[in-house]
Order: sequence, then structure tokens, then C-alpha cells
Amino acid sequence: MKHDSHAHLSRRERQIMDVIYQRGEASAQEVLEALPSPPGYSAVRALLRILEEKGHLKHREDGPKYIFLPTHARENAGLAALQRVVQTFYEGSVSKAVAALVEGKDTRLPEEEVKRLRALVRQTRSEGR
Amino acid sequence: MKHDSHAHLSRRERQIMDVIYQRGEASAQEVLEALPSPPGYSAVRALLRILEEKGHLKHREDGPKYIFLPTHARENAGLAALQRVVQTFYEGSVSKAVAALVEGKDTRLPEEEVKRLRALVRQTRSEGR
DNA sequence: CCGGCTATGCTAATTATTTAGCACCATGAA
DNA sequence: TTCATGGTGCTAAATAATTAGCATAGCCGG
Repeated sequence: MKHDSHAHLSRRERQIMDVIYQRGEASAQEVLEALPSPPGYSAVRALLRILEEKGHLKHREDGPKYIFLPTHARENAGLAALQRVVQTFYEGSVSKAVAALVEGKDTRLPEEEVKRLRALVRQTRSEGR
Repeated sequence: MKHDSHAHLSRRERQIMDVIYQRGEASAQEVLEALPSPPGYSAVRALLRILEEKGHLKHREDGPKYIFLPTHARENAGLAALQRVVQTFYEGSVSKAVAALVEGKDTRLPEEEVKRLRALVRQTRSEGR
């Protein structure tokens, strides 16, 4: 488990990665619009370039412009983030974290979600699956 | 959903908050030891003071020294962090996030955890609990 | 062709973060 | 008492992050 990216990214870098993960991919313009207290356009592009140099982003060209996307698949990055949270706030206990999510005051889950959860847990095998 | 603390903390600040959340509370010395590529002692204390000014930490005195602890209870901070991750990486779907956690390759859950999960989900009611 | 628009790359300046250093206070041992 | 130890606060310097500005290239409409 090497990529604790979040630990070494700067604030803006993190914000930008979050935007891109959330959308899947984004142009400089789109990133700009999604940033809190957005800086100038060139600032965003500089950061995007840096993130690409550091290996967190790559881009494809769409006509004249660059569309940026993460080099590490969303699933992996998401899992890493989740595990980090579980580690930091829930003593490494997945069930405590899930409990918080499910019972949390802001989380009224739609019926559909609850169904999925039940199905999920039913299938779960313990250590030697 | 106000406290998206992580979005506006600097790198070191975040690292320190993580250490303190993980341990519950800590002295400057303990924080220092837990930090990755640890700086000098005064650096740590400066950061602790700043975090206290910003309202993220408070301290109590234990003999001559300060023991720092978070102002926002672990549960709240943890839930906020979880929700942020769910939002960023799983399109807001709790069940997708849980699926990742439970099926993730690094997560072989101990039997005990699985039991708790099952119990949890059994009790879960959907939107109007 | 030429000007306006929208991209990009790069550099330099500004601003924020991070750090070390020094002065000070309390305690306990010689 | 006197000094070593281990804590604190504050300030200024070093380093890193963030930003704006300017030069350039492609494309489209007049």
C-alpha cells in the first residue's frame, strides 16, 4: 500500500484531484469552475501540469484542449482513501466505519441502497473467502 | 455539511490532525514522533498553536506539558471524512463504498467484523427509520 | 489575409507554509 | 542557591505553493 497520495499533495493539488475524481475527467476550464475560491486560469493550468509531472494525472487531447484524467483508477484511489479514513478515525474497524455511515444522522439511505447493502453483506465471507 | 476541514488545511496541518485523531490526543513530543519525515520540535509546536488558533484543536495541561485534542469529536470528523470520500469516489452511493471496503483485495475481514456488519444491516431501516 | 478567440507553455513574483532559533518559566537534584 | 532539564511562546528566515503575466500557436469568420 504505497500510494498515500493525500499525505503529500498540497492543498490545491488535492482539491484538483478531488474534482477530477468526482467527474472522471475534466478540462482546465471545468476544473477552474469547480474549485472553491477559484484562482486564475493560468494558476489552474500550472497545477495541472505539475500534477501530470508528478504522475497523478495524464491527459488526452480533445480538439485544441486537454482533458485531464487520473492515472490511478478511481476504484483504487477510492479504496485507499476509505482505508485511510477507517484507519484514522475507526481504529481500523470496517464495521465501525460502516456503522457510522449507515446510522449517521445525515444518511437516510434510499430503499435501493439498503437492499444492496443487505445483499452485499450476505455474500461476504470472512477471512478465507 | 459545513466542516470540510480537510479541504482547507495545509499538508502538515492535515498530517497532525490525522495523528491526533488516530490517537485521540497527543503531546507535542508524541505528534513529532508520529509525523512522516519529522521536522524539528519547534516546527511541530508552531503548527499545534496555529491549529489551536484556527479552532481545530484545544489542549489541556498535564503537569508541565500540553496534551492536544480535537475540538470536533472523532465521530463527527470521521463521518464527514467518510461522506467526502463517498461523494468524491462513489457518486454518493454508500453501498458502492461499502462494497469496495468489503470486497477490496486488502480487506480480509475477521469473522467478528462480518458478524457485526450483518447485525448492522439487519437493523437498518430505509429513509423513514 | 487578418483580427479575435481560446487554447497552451513558461517564468517570475507573490503569498503561504514550514522551519529553526532564541528567550523565558517551572521543577527537581546537587 | 544554582544549574540542568524539559516544557512553553514568539519571531524571523528559508522553503514551498500559488498565482498572474506574457509569448505563442491553431482555428474560424469577415
